[in-house]
Amino acid sequence: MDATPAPSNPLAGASRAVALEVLLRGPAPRSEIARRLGLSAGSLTRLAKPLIDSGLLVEVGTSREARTGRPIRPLDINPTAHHFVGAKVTSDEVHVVITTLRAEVIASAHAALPGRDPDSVVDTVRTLTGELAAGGPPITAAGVCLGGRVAHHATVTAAPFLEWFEDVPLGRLLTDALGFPTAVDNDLLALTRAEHWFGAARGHDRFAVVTIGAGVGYGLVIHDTIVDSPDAGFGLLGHYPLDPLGPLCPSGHRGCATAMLAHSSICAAVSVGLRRSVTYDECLDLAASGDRVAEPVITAAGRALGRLIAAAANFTLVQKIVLTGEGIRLAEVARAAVDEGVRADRDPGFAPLDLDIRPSDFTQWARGAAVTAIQTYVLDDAPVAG
Amino acid sequence: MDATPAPSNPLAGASRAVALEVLLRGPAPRSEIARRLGLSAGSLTRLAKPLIDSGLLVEVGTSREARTGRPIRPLDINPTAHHFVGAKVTSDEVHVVITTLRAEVIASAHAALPGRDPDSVVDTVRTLTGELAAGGPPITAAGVCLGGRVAHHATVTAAPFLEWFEDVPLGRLLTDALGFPTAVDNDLLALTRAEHWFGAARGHDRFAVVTIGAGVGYGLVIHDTIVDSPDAGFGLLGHYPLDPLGPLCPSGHRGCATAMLAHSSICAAVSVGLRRSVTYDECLDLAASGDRVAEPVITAAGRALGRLIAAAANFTLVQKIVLTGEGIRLAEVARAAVDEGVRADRDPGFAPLDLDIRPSDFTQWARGAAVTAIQTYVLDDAPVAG
DNA sequence: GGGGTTACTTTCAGAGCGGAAGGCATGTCG
DNA sequence: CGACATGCCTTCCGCTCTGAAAGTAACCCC
Repeated sequence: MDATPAPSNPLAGASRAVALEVLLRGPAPRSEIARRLGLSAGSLTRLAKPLIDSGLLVEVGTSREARTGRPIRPLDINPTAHHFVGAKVTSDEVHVVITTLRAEVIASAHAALPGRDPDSVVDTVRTLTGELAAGGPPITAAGVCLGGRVAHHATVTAAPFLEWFEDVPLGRLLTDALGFPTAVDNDLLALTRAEHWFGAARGHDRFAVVTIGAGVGYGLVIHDTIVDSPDAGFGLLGHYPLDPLGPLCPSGHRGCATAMLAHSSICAAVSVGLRRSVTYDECLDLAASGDRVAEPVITAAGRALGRLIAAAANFTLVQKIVLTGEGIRLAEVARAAVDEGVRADRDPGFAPLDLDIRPSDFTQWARGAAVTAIQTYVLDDAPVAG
Repeated sequence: MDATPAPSNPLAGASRAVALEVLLRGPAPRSEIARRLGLSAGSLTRLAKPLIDSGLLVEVGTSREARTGRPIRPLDINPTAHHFVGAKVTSDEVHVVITTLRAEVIASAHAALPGRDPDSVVDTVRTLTGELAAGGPPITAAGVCLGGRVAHHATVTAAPFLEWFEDVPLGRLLTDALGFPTAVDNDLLALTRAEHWFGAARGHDRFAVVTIGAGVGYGLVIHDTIVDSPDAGFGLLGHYPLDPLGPLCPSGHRGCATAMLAHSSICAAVSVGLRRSVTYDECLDLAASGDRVAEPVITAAGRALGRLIAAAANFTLVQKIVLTGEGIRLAEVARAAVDEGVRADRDPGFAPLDLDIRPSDFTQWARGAAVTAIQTYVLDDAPVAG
């Protein structure tokens, strides 16, 4: 009846469309929402009523744009109507965040993983979630992401970095352990979902995400829907050839994306030249200051990244690419080389590429997992479209 | 009232869905169609009635599959309910076909282009269409495709091979000249549409088309919808780098797709080696018989093609690629090299690639244009989805 | 030729929609 | 300061489309 966010969960049909429109495109007056969805004003009143009653939508302060007539009463999502847990599992740590319905992070924590077995993962996620959620608002659903293959948002079918080579029903295990529905997702798909709904690519129906860090990651959204497949988010571009004269990667590919861009590759190349061990950030600092060893390595990496981006844009016809990941500083330090690489492989007659460079940390990955949970909750079925 | 294919054109909503389902997925009993579309049997009876009355759908002979119960009466499209014109314009010729609603070619013709100005194109298309359509069934709509940029299926914004560098309202000109609605499309998009609805990729919701011939062409369907953009079908892959040690293309790119795969590049490479001018087919014949000059050229081309295919699959996550174009014999002669190129750039852990090699001639391109017309007619709005 | 089985059709009530008319909260002007 | 204009939203009503259920049709088998 009042503020209680009643479990009016089975959002369906037009009601869901209204909620999604407001969630994804921000507050808007009823008339505007009706226009966008192709509905009449009367229908919108009817549809919005129960959503407002349930606490999911709220009327926000009247806008003073029109100077005459009855003032508009924009509708907005009440982002605190629901809260979600997101978790990113790496080979040795778990990062957990609590977010609102708009994927705003309101709390985060992380802890070392005591082991790589499923029980260790489940226990660590449960402990961190318990600490963060204690005393706070109730949690509606959770999402967990990791670098591996995931089937049906439930079963991890391969996660080499955890040495999981057989099916692990992580979704079921976590749903049981946490007490609310938990979706599992590939980490790159989760991050791509977050950029799609609430991040740099908000409002775009076609874009790619490229991440650099320990490896090179890739996610794709076409026609407002993420492109999923058994191979999605699982190293499709890792050995993409970029420089025929480049160094070798551990698998023996010369000048592949991993050999040119992975943290370990860059550190190794600079360390060998300097005859001492250097960190990734040192490599970038040295390159920025014009070091004779680091600078060409970073420039070559930047150029390779640019060529990778150009190839992605050429093959997928996207005009926007979101560039992120822990190693993203490379794109800033070597921005000129990145642009040169793009120019080398992208015909100047084509539409210009919108390159969006975003900082990243593990919180972003955990937030991505929360967005998987949000999508699963809002769309009810498999999280797919936007 | 009876066989007259009444202009019940404004197919909308569920009616359109029924017609599309039958058109694209062949004859099926009402119950099966209802199940696929998520409709009740009652609704299907109601929806099918007017479609049958208008002559668009027909009941085909009962199938004797079930041995008990009332026999099923499958519904099928009446492919001759409508006829379409498709035309492909090259730099010196126009190819025209007449097709049924299922894009079956029932007549074709071609003629030289007397000039490259818009009037020459319009006149030639009109003359050929008049000859083919005379005395035959009435034409519902036409489609014209060419290698260039096309906006809104109406205006050619760039067609370098015709030396058109300013907007040409070809759609309007042809609609006026022919007397029925005419859609204009990029040739690669048109061919991709044909493969999507009525060709090798029928039933697939994600695939790429790669053509080899005078150049290298590319089309993409994701989520059952063709990927369109101002750059689509317009040489996005033409200068994609494939072999760092390859020959130069006319634009100065070493080992790019054009340099490795275009007819002129292959003929030039073999001709230079043999000290005499050879045709494309001669090159392939020589290579097949183990010629010392032609064989390595063709093998390198095949390998480059394989690498191009692998890259397309990696970036777009498609599992099916349709390979066609006038130069397709290359893929047959050098099939082993193509497969080797795919293996080189495609991780064996990924889903296997379904490579579909299809013969091609100019009739296929004209048929593609007819499919653009069919899609425009059936979908009413911009031809987009399937 | 009657019973069994399955495919399709008819009937009917309910859900959801758009359009029209009215209510409401403001700004504006006499 | 009150009537009016304006534009947003709500209420109401009839229409259309739908699924569920009951009814009919067409075949096979015995």
